[in-house]
Amino acid sequence: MADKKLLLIDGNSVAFRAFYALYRQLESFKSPDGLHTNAIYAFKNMLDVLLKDVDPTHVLVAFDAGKVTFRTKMYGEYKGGRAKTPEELLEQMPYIQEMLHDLGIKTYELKNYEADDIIGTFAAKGEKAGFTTTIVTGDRDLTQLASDKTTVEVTKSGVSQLEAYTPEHMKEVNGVTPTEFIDMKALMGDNSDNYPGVEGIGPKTASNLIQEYGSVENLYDHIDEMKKSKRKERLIHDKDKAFLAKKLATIDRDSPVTLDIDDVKRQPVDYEKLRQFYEKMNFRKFLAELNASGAGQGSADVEKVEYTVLNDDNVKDVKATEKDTVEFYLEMLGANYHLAPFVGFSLKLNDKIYVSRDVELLEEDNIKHILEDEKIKKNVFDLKRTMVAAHRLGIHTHGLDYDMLLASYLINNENNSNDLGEIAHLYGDYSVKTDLEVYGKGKSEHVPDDDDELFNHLASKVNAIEKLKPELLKKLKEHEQDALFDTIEIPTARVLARMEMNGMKVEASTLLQLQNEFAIKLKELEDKIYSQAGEKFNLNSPKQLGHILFEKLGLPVIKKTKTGYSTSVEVLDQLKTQSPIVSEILDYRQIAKIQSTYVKGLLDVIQPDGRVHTRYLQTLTATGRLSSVDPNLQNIPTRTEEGKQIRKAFVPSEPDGYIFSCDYSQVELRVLAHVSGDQNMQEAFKTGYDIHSHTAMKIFHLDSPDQVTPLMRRHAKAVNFGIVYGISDYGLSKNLGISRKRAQEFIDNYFEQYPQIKDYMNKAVQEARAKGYAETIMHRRRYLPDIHAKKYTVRAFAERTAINSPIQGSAADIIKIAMINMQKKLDELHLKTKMVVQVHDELIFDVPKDELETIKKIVPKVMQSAVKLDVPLIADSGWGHNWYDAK
DNA sequence: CTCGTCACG
DNA sequence: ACGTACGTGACGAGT
Repeated sequence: MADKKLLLIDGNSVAFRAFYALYRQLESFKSPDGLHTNAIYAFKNMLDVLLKDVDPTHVLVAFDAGKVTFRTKMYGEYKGGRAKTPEELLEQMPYIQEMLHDLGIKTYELKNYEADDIIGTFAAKGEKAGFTTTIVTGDRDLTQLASDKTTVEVTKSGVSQLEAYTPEHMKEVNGVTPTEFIDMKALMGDNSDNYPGVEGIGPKTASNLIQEYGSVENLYDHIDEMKKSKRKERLIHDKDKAFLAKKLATIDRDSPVTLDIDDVKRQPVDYEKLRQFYEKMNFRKFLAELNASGAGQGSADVEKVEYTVLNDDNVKDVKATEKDTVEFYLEMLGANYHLAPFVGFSLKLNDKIYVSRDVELLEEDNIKHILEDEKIKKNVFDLKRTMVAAHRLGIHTHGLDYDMLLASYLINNENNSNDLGEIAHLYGDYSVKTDLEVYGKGKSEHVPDDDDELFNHLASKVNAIEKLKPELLKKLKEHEQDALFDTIEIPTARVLARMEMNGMKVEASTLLQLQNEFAIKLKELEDKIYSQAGEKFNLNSPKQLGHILFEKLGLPVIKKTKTGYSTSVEVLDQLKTQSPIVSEILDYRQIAKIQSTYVKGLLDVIQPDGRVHTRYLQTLTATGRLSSVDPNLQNIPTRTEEGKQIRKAFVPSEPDGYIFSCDYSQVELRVLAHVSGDQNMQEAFKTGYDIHSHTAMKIFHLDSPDQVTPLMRRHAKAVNFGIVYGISDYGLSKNLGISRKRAQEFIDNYFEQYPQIKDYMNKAVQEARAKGYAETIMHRRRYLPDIHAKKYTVRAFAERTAINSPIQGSAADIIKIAMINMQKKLDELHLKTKMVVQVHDELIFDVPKDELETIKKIVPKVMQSAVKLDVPLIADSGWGHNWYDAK
């Protein structure tokens, strides 16, 4: 006999929270009939969690019956002035009730009473009958019901997090017992329910008074003994209000409900009706869960997967031939696969799944052979992660030629999840859970002790990789992305894995020396700034800095942020002339940034091998670029001299070796010249002009490059950049500090001189409107649903994106091809040189001394011939004994 | 965990 | 009359 457990839910308040938890998806959650369904969906999700955690025998969801209650009769203003419940939520309420009914859960409302009173009454009934009770609500009022038998769970930040109010927790939060909480409210009133208490008494004072006197009644019995004070006067003056507030705050625990506790016992689920309901609402996820559970068998557990647990004895039996295809998944806990602890693995072969926690089994000859033999093809999820992790076990993987993560990223990169479960769900496969569900997150992230739970998860992963492969490949084909997948992304993943594993050597001694130098400079600047400000403050706090500059020193406010004064470079630059403190703050900021992010930051991530091993995120950006984390090697300073010093710490692995750098010249503008077919711009590139000077000549109507002044070139350069970003007169004027009118003139002249660029921009927007996405030269897609938005700002943003994405994305395609060809060349020539870093349009190499001459010849050649465009691709090289000197 | 800020292409 | 440049990641402060 199960324990008697009662779950009481405040239906209105939880529905309200559910509605706002998915408010941003309001318009995407719609039934075929046009009904909003976000609150229904989120309510069900939350209910599932509760049913699982609480595992109740009895459940009741209470609703408010209407506006008029005994409280409004007592006090007309009760809950007055509240914002109306949105229509989009109201329309969902009956359906939530319908769903609960299908789920075998009782709902109840009672005329003249609030849901709170129904819950209070049932909680009392439950305590009497020996139930353990859990109350769920979004409203703190109900916490007065907490007792040793009754816990009140209050939703916080959305609906996923609950704060459990036990009497102990209540004491911690409010300093009083649950019953005393009513008295506290009597004194302080309740703003959200719109009734006052005693004027001038807030939560702190109320709590202290009740802790001293125990109750409102007792307080007023002893009010004469209180020494004369403003507070005493107010207490006496508002006595009636306090007693009224107490009545309003008290939940009726004996309301005339017509149900008994046995009436709220959980009933069997009506699967047929529930299925119809989910279909009506278009809840694919819940439908799939119904199907997976075999609908009607009672339990809603995720499908059981058959698997064999491998150990030292049976591991030898696993055999594969060249005809076999294998699914393989290697699990680690945490994102950083260079260091993350191993959890286990799963391997699917000939319809059998093998699992184990013991990753050393992978090093057994027969398994190792399967993973290393090029001819035995492996399907994985996250090729790069798998390859790097296997390498830690001494396994040199080959034949990994399908990656579910990469495929799903190419098909649609709107969702940038890296979770196998989440991605499977996108394709309607709910047989695999998310890592979040199995491992948790943050502090409570852990591997389940239960073997079956873990092995089921790992087994369901290889299953999903196999099951969804045909569908994903079909989609790639439909998108004309098979070549992008097979000849660019998969090979790029392999190249990146090698770059990451190799890492780049960073000299801690150089950084430590810089740290000392910067610390001295920072101290000097700090002292100067404090003396001018007349006080010490935290220079790193924009809030405190804003206070000093704009209130204490009275400098003019140029720009505000959501939270206060803006103190950005843009603002401070304009204030430089007003006070010498401003320039010093700018200097401080610049050095502090370098010190914290680069000097300290890099020192923290140098591994015992003296190198940093970044991770390139290949499935993150909207455009197809890579990003780099832990550490980010794509934003090492280069623009200021102090910042550049950081690059001196990046050195070749051999003391007399070289860092070799090669970057594309104007790759994005060349792509633009190519895709637009603009004759004038193509001509400029073909002739080998400096493109910015050429543009200056054109837009300023000059006859010869000699007439171009540095200022003109700077302006022209900004226009060129602006074009790539989807220009506006405003943006350009702000960037150059010129008038909007002047900026517009530049733009007009530009389009006059490069007419096909303008055609391209129009065409890019039109195409995105027609197809719903923008595309690169290699068919990489970016979906742009906002291109049809009603709001000008939202739509305009999508339009600029439609212009920029094919340019930025095609440039990303090009350098990926160059990297693949480059790695191939290094291998073919058996060079020891390593490719170590990619920064969007440049590649960095770690070169042994005797290979420098070869590298100088081949790297630019390979980069320049990566693709054939209508304009030449040019790459410039530099080298030196560290990254700083490789310019 | 979000914001402001600033490093890069 | 609107309100804007494109793509990223890391830090310290402050809630």
